[in-house]
Amino acid sequence: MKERDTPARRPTTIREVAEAAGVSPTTVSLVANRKEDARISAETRRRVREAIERLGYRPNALAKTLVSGSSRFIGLIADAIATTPFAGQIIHGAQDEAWKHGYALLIANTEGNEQLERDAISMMLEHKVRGILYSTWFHRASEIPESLWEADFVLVNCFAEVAGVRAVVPDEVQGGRAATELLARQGHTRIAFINATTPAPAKDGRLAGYRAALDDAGLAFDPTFTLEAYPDQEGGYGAVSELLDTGATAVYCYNDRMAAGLYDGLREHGVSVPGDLSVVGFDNQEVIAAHVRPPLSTVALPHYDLGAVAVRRLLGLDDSEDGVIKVSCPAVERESVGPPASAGPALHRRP
Amino acid sequence: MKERDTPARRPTTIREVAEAAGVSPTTVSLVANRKEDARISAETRRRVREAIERLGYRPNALAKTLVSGSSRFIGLIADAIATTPFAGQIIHGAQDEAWKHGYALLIANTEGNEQLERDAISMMLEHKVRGILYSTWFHRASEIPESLWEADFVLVNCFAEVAGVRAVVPDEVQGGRAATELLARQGHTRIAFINATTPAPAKDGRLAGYRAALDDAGLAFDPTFTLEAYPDQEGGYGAVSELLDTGATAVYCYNDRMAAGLYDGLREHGVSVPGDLSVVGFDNQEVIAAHVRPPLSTVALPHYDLGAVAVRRLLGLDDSEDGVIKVSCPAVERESVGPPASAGPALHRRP
DNA sequence: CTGAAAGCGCTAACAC
DNA sequence: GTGTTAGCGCTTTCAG
Repeated sequence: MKERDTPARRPTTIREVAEAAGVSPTTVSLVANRKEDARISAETRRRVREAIERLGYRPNALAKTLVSGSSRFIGLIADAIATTPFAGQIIHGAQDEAWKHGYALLIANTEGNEQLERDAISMMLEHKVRGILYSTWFHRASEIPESLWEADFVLVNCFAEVAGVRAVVPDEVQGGRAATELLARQGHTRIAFINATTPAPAKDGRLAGYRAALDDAGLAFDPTFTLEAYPDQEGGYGAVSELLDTGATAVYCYNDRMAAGLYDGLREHGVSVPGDLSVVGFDNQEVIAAHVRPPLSTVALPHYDLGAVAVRRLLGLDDSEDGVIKVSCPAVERESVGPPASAGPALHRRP
Repeated sequence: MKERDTPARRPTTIREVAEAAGVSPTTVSLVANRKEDARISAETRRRVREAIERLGYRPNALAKTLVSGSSRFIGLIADAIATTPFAGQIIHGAQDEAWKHGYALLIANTEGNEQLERDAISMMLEHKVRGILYSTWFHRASEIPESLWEADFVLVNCFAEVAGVRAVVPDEVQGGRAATELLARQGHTRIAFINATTPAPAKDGRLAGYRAALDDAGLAFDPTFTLEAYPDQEGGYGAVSELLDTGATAVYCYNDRMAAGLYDGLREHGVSVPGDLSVVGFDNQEVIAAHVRPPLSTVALPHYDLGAVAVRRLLGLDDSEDGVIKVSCPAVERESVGPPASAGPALHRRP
C-alpha cells in the first residue's frame, strides 16, 4: 500500500518524473498519455511508469489545456440548487454526459441573484469553459444575462423569448397526456384536472395534454371538470370539496404536492384512493409521491435527461438545428389509480 | 450595448490587447488586475481599459494559476446529489464561502459508485484543487478513498474511524435535545420518542439528546416511551397504535418523513395535532415539514453551514485543531406543538 | 526510439 | 512609467 503522504506542497511535475526515470519530459508525456503510436521501448515505458507511480505524479490538467487551447470544463449555472431537489438531477445528468466526453463540471448556484449570476458567468468565462448550461428550477421563459452571449450556451429547463437559442425543456403537453391516459386507460370517463393558478408553460402545457388525451379517448372536454388551485399541498387540500362536487371518478393534479394535500382532504371526507377516486400527480417528487398512502402514480419530470441532452447539444453531438428541444415525461405507475367505482365518490361523503 | 458576437473561437489574449492598446502585456496585466501600486499613467490606463472592453478580453484563469502555482479550485464530492435535497444545501454553503475567498467549486456526484469516486478524485487532483470536500447525504462514518490522502481534504456530514481527520457534522445530540425541549417547554411530561430502526450516529445522538432534555426538565426517562420504526412515512404510519398505547401527550419523531406518516395514521384514529397530541420531527425537510397539516415543528439539519464551515477549515481560516466539529441544529417552530390536552389522546380513539 | 526547442497565456523581476 | 525577459507544466513539431 502506498504511503499516506501529506499532500505535497508543490505537486510533482513532469520534469521531476523525467529526471527520476532518466528520460526527457517528452517521453514521460508520451507514456503518461498512453500514446500507443509513439515508439517507446518496453523497458523505457516500464521505468517511466515506475517513476510516475513512485513520485505520485498527477499530470497538471490546467497546463494541458493551456497548450491544447481548449479547456475541459463545462459550466452549469442553477438558480436554486438548494431549495429544490430538481437541480440535483440536472447536475447529475449533465455530469454523467460531460464526463463521458472528458469534461468536468464547474457549477454555480445563484439563487436567482443577478449579481451572483454575473459573477458566475465571469468566473466561467475566465476559466475558458467549453460552454455554459444555464438552468432554472422550474420550467419557464428566461432572460438571458448579457454576458452569457460571450459563451457557447444552452438553456436547461427554460427557454428564451428570442428565436434560435438552444434550449432543452420537458414536454409538458406529452406529460399531461400521459397523466390523463393513466386514468382514461382504466375506463374513467369523468376525469377532473386541477390546474395551477400560477401562469407557467406547465400550466398551459399540462392542460393541453389533458385535453388531447381526452380527445384520444373519445371523451368530450367538459370545463366543469377543470379546477384551479395554488400548486402546493394547501392548494390541493382546499380544492377537495369543489372536486367532489364535480362527481369525477378520477383526478389528475397539476403536481404531486397538490395531490398530497388532496389526499389529506379526501381522507377527511372519507373518500378512499383509489377505491372511490383515482388520483395522479405530476413531477414524480420522490419524497412525496413514493411515500404517501397509497403511493402516487404520477409523471416524471426528466431532469436527468434535460442535463444530459443539454450537454450533448452543447458539444454538438446531436446534429440538431437550433431552438427548443422537448424531452418526454414518462409515466410512473404506483397505486393511486384503479378502475372507476360503480357508484361515484359523492355517496361516501360525510354529512 | 455591446454587440452580441458569437463566442470567439479563440478567446482574446493579453497580447492582443497589448497590441491594440500599443502597450506591453505587462502593462495590460497591471491594469487588468487593478494593481494600484503600479505606476501607470491615467491616459495609458484609459487606453488599455478601452482595448479590453472593445476586444471583450477575459483573463485566462488557468494561465494565471499556472504561473502563481496555486489553483483557485475546491473540489466537492457528493454521494447523492440527485436523490436528496440535502446535497444542494451543502453545495450552496460551500460555494458561498468558497467564492468569498476567490475559489470556484468543482463538483462531482458519485452516487456511491467507487469507480466514479476514484475518477472524481483523480480529476480534481489533476486540476490541482486547493482541497477536497468529501460529503455524504446522511450523517455516517465513512471510508476514506485511498487517493483522497493525496489531497488536503475535509469530511462533510461524515467522519472517519481514524483519528485526527478533519470532519464537519451535525450535532445530533444537541438537535435531539432541542426537539425534545420544544415539547417539554409546553409542559408535556409524557413525551414519546420514535427512534429509527436503522443504526446511525443520528439514532444514538438523537436518543441521547432526548434523554438529556428529559433530564434537564426533571423528567424521568421511561423506556416504554421509546419506540422504533423504519425512518420513513410507512414507518411512522405503522407506529401509530403502539404510540397511542403509551398514553403519551407528545411525540418526537426521528425525522420529518416519519412524522408525516404518523400524521396519516393519527388522522385515521381521529387524533388531532396538536390538540390531542403534539408532534415534532427532525431534518426540516421543507417540502414535507412546511406543508403537512398542521405545519410541522422540527429541528433543522445545518447542511448549509456544514458546507461553509468545511470550506473555512479547508482554507485554514478557523484555527481549529484537527478532528470532528459538530454544528448545531436549530429548532424550527411551526404549528404541531401545543400544551398537553387535559385528557390523553386515548379518549379520542375510534372504537 | 528518444530528445531539444518552442510556445500556450500569463505574471514577476528587473531593466531602462 | 513601461518594456524585456524568463518561466509556470505541458505538448508538439522536428531532429537525430
